[in-house]
Amino acid sequence: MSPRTEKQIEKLKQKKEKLILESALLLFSEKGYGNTSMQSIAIRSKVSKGNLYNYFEGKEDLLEGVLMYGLNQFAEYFNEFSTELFTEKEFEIAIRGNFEMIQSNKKFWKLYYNLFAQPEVQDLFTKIFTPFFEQYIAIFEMYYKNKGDNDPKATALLLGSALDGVSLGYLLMGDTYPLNNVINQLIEKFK
Amino acid sequence: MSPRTEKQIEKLKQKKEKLILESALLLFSEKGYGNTSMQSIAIRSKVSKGNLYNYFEGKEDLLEGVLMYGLNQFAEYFNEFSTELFTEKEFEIAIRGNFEMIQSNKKFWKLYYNLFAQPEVQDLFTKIFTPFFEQYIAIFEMYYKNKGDNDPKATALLLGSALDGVSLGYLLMGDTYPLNNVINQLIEKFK
Amino acid sequence: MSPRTEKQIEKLKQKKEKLILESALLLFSEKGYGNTSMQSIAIRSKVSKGNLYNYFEGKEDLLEGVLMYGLNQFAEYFNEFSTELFTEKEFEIAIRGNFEMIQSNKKFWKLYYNLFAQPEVQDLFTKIFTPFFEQYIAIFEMYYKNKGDNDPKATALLLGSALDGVSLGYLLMGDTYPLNNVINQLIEKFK
Amino acid sequence: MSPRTEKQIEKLKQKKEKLILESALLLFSEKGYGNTSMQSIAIRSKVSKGNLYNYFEGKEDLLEGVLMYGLNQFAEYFNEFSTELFTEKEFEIAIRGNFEMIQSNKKFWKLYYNLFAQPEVQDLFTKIFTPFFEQYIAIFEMYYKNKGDNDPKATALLLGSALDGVSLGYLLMGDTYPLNNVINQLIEKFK
DNA sequence: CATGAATGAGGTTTCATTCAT
DNA sequence: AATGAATGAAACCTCATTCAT
Repeated sequence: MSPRTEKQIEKLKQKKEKLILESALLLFSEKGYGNTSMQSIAIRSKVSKGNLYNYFEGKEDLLEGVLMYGLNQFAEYFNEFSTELFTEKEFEIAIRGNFEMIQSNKKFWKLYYNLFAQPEVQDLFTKIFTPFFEQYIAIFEMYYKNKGDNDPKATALLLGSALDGVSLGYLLMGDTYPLNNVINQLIEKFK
Repeated sequence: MSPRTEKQIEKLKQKKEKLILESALLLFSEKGYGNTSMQSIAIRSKVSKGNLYNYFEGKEDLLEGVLMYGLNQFAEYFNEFSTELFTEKEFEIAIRGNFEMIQSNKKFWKLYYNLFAQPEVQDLFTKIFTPFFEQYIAIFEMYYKNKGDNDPKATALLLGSALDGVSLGYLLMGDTYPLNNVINQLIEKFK
Repeated sequence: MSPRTEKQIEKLKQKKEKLILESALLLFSEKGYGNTSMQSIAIRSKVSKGNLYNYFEGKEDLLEGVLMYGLNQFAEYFNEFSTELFTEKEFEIAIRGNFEMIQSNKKFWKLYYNLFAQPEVQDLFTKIFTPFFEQYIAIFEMYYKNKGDNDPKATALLLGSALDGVSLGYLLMGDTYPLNNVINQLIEKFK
Repeated sequence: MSPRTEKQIEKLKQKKEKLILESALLLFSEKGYGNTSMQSIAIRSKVSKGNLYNYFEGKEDLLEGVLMYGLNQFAEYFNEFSTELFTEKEFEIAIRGNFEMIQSNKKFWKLYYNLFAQPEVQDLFTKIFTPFFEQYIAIFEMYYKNKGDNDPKATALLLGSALDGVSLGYLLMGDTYPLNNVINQLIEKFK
């Protein structure tokens, strides 16, 4: 019961929690949320089924955990990004950064696009990702406004949608998709 | 046994099959494929659970039926589209046509994007939609080649992905999404 | 409605009934009674599912039909057999005849042994086959009595059981089972 | 967590597994494999339907469990039997032992003969029982060889088949079947 | 006699979640 | 915190049988 022990327990808990989250991410992403059983997550995390519920209240809560955990990994990127963009160079860096982020954790983003249009978890999804999406759009809108675009909001939305589309295509088609070439064209057209 | 009676029966059967397909489309699109039970489709079609299986061999076969049924509705559009594009005007018409098609049957396209990244039914999905997708890309690629684009294939893929992204955004966000404005900007940038 | 037409109808009916019976025998024998659906019998007989019920009242009635139909094919044999046996030569002929009968319609006898120990249809089975079995035993009992056997009834039962066992083994193992050799030994021991 | 508790749990689990196996044996044997529902097994074992699947992977796996469980009860007999037979006295003991074994667990052997000719589960059946059957035959073959029989293999197969036939008759007819008398005659003829 | 759509009970199996230990 | 047995609802699907045509 000494503070030290408590810390250790906390650490262990975090370690186990992390393990669960990573197992869940892997399975959700590979087999889909609906087709992943709590059982299989338990097995992969080497945690008992019952104990899973000491860490997460239920399957949906676990999904939320997975999404938050995934997002945290990109916190740094998002922080940097949250500054304004003024030059085309900065724009290009932001776009390329976006795809590096996706490439660096395909599993997470595959899950993201897997959930994108899932009515089952739409509320949760919206709750978590809407802020990010709106932040993105706002920054791009400002960028196009500064450039004198005739409809900055629509252009920003178009860009955001194009980024989604390209990411989705890349994640689904894998290396058949000539990602770098497509990015180059995208930057050319949208900068 | 008269031809008339047979025809009537055939019609009735088609009518019921159509009813089932439409119920299934609605439910799949609203609740997702995995979260729609055969039971609920039966109830909505006013058909007994067992009788469903006289029309479709199983749930996945029913999904295939729904997708084919949906696609057939756009046969005309696809046929027109399959000609080559030469002028910017033709390009614009094609793009606007694409979105009219989507707006004319949102349920179907919502289901489309719902299945897009579903591992569960990926094989079926790929089987059905890959031909269309490739045809699209090929036509756009030719268009950009004619225009002297430096990487026509990448540009065509970018366009295809952008169309996906915009459609997805529109279908998910509903009327919050300023579709027409976005389309205008898209045509401006990609024509 | 002329007698001629009626006869033709009767013939057609018999033809179709025969067809159904033979399809049913084949399927029951190959897949088992419980695992054969009325549907599959209908398809194989090229008769509609509904029409099946114009010929037989239900599945069990159809089974009864199959069994009676099969037995009728052996009527001649049974009639001959129903005379008494006096000499060892007659005994041998009877035994060999028994196995020729089995070899001449393996499907039927496979079904027979398939149903032998099926609680599901035991009543029907008993109803149909008990008379034959008892007749068999009675004749053999008389045979052994004439020979001065110390317990003719038990010997007759032993013989009957041995015949069952050999038939069963042969039908299950197929040509791996050296039927003729086994019959020779059986005749040697039991004559 | 003490060893004692674990053992108790293990014991309880075994007890429940045993309970399920025995319920299943009873029902399979009384109503046939195909006509016994998992539901009914669950009810009889006082276990929930779902929990059944914590003990056995499915219905066929449960059947396999039942067969193995039944066979294990005769392990001792089989072990003794696996020695060679030299004298007629040993032969007689073996035969009588065989029937004692059958009488001591009629349910199991009824199931055995129930499955004997069931196409549905033939593979499983063959997998489990073929070794025993072949061992039997081999030992009898050696016995007859030693006795100078003119076709020891056929005689051994005949004996094996006769044993099957007698067992089957006894199990189906119950006490109407004068088992002991028949056995006496069998020993007389085959020793 | 003939058709096959229709029914609805019942079958096996899966699964998120709970709870006694 | 940890276990995994236990639950029970719900899923997909099959099938003998009926019945309007």
